[in-house]
Amino acid sequence: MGGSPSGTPRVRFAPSPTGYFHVGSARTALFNWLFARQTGGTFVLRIEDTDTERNREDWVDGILSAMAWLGLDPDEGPYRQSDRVADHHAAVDRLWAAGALYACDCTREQVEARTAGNATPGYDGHCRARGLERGPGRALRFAVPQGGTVVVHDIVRGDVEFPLGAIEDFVVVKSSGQPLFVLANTVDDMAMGITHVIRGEDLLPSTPKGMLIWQALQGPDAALPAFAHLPMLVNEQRKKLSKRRDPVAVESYREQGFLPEAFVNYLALLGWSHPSGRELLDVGELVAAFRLEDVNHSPAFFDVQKLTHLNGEYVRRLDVDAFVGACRPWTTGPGAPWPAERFDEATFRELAPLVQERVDVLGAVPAMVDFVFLDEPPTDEAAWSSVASDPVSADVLDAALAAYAGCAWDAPMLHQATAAVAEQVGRKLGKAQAPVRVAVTGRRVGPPLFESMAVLGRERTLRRLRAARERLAGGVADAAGAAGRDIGERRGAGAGHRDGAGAVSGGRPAAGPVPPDGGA
RNA sequence: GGCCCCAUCGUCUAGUGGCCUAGGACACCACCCUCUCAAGGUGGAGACACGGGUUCGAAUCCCGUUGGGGCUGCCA
Repeated sequence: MGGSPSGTPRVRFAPSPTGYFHVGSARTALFNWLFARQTGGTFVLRIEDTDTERNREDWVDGILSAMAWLGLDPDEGPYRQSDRVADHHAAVDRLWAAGALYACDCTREQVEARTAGNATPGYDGHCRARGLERGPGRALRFAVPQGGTVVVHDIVRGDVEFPLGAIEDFVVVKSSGQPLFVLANTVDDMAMGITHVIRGEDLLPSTPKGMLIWQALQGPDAALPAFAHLPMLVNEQRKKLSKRRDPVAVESYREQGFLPEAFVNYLALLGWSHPSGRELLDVGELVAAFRLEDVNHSPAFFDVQKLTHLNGEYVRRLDVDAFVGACRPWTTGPGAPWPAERFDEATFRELAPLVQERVDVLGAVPAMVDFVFLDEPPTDEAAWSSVASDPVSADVLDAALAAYAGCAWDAPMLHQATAAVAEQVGRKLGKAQAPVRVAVTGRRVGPPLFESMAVLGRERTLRRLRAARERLAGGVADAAGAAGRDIGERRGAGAGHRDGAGAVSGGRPAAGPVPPDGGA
């Protein structure tokens, strides 16, 4: 801790552990981190855990693991604000001694009763001249100077002026004796030698309060940090991202199979853009080109569709080994739709390149290859009924059974054999392959069929074709008796997965309790 | 209500007085490619909130209006 003797920037990310790690917090953390990396500065992580009512230790772990996942490694910390309360109290004593504070015993009700209908809302200064002593049950308020303005020199917005008359005598210490956010936050920034405060725009209105405290502690000539207030992240209603309605937990994106590199790339594009206009940017390019003064002023919508597209770009660029590795949580994890012992990575690897360009989130991978690792193919009832209602299906399956019985078992030969089947039934290959695809893979979309059958093997393919043929003979109404597993029951995290018209809708990420913003 | 911020295609943005009949990306539509679905290719539709100024000239500067948002807690 301490100042910045070398003159290099010291920034901090200061989340409070009151919920899942929020995408807005992640963006704030990223911009701090980018700034630090690009200036050779220091990135400090400080957990603001002084609200004992709302903090939980597992949220701290969540913050740490999400940051690690994103690669936002702190140079210092995590510090705990709760470890620094002695420092906060010492600062309070100094402020009290300097006459910057006064004690107040007003209840909320009393204040409301007195100020109802006031032109300027907020505390009315009732206790300011009462000369109350500090003591139990009495809050401490900051005596805001009358008249004049505080101007915040903001790197992204320019100078922002706040008339002091509009700032109430805010509470700095609760009647319980506990210091509040503006106090603790300011004192910590001071103690840690923070030179640049980069945070969400929602904190802009509290900035003059912090500045007042800073100056009361260090004098009017105090070297204040530079401020940079980042535009809010908003939902489709243009409101600040809400943990209630909006999918804001970084962890849920991780679980859906977004890649951290893509997530970081997308986050960087929210409120900033690369001078070249390129959008696919690796972290090195981000660090090299990022400038706080280039940050936009207006709120940005967190567009999952665009994030999903970008993720697809990253997924497709992975080499096969990296892709196979990245898929492991979904292919070998507890959420995999097949029994663990049936999964074989070498087999998966054969299909991987074909899967890779068909998914944009890793969570969609199992549905692309489950037909290989399940004993019976999955059953998409919509797909089956469209096959069942087509009179040609039976002929296709019969012809395919015959054609596949003796042909060489590789994709080109299967292609050729199936083309012959198509010709035999008088259909284009695209139409003719449908019954075979559904019979073999259970789905009407997926990796290329002939490669899929090649991997599945002749034995299993033929067995499935026969089963489908029998089911077809049994009539179209026997769906309930089918052996397959209904796709709808084991739908994994599926946002962004693509399986065509009849597909079951993708799951939405679970929204858990999340702090309003975090990262003071 | 008060204080503050913001305002280019549906979305993210480029644009810092003439290069703008406003560029890119996502999404959307059409076509091509094609064993499904994707990916890829080509093309299309789509925006400077409004009104005043300043200027030879404004998306770009100023003012106002309107609209949106944030804050207004003895939360952070």
